[in-house]
Amino acid sequence: MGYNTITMQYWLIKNERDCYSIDDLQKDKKTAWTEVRNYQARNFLREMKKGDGLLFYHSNAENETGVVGEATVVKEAYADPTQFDAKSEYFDSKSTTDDPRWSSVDVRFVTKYEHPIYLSDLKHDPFFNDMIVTRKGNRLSIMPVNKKHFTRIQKLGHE
DNA sequence: GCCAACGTTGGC
DNA sequence: GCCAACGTTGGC
Repeated sequence: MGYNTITMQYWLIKNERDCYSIDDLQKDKKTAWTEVRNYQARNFLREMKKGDGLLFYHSNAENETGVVGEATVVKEAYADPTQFDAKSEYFDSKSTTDDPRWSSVDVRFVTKYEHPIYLSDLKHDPFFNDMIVTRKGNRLSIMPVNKKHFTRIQKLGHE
């Protein structure tokens, strides 16, 4: 994959495995990352640039919780359509089309790791100590990742 | 603007 | 299924 490693940013995007997994993304090739309803996560979504590297993380996956692959940003932030859909569970009556409260990006599948890096692996390796995802009680679903962490995880994933 | 109550996330 | 952590809501 032709990443532009000079300017790109790195992020971790979290999803419940049983809700939308890396296998689903591989099948779909591309998907709209919608339904984010947390302001901090939304702000990170809005900072994403086309071509940024995304670690795809499965939460609530029993002993398989962790980073399972990579995706990349193919469309930068736009208004999340689900906030205007009265039938959606994610409908937000206080959001207006003039000033949408929630954002989405489009992401494309890059790779599924041969060897997923589980949360327990990240917690046991001091190298990953300062990752946001290893912090106790962390509930953010979108978070920035350092290049050194991204690169190491990428390497471990393919080993 | 404080903070108690409540709801949700997510690891275990 | 439990529960700690934490975000959000709403009364004051």
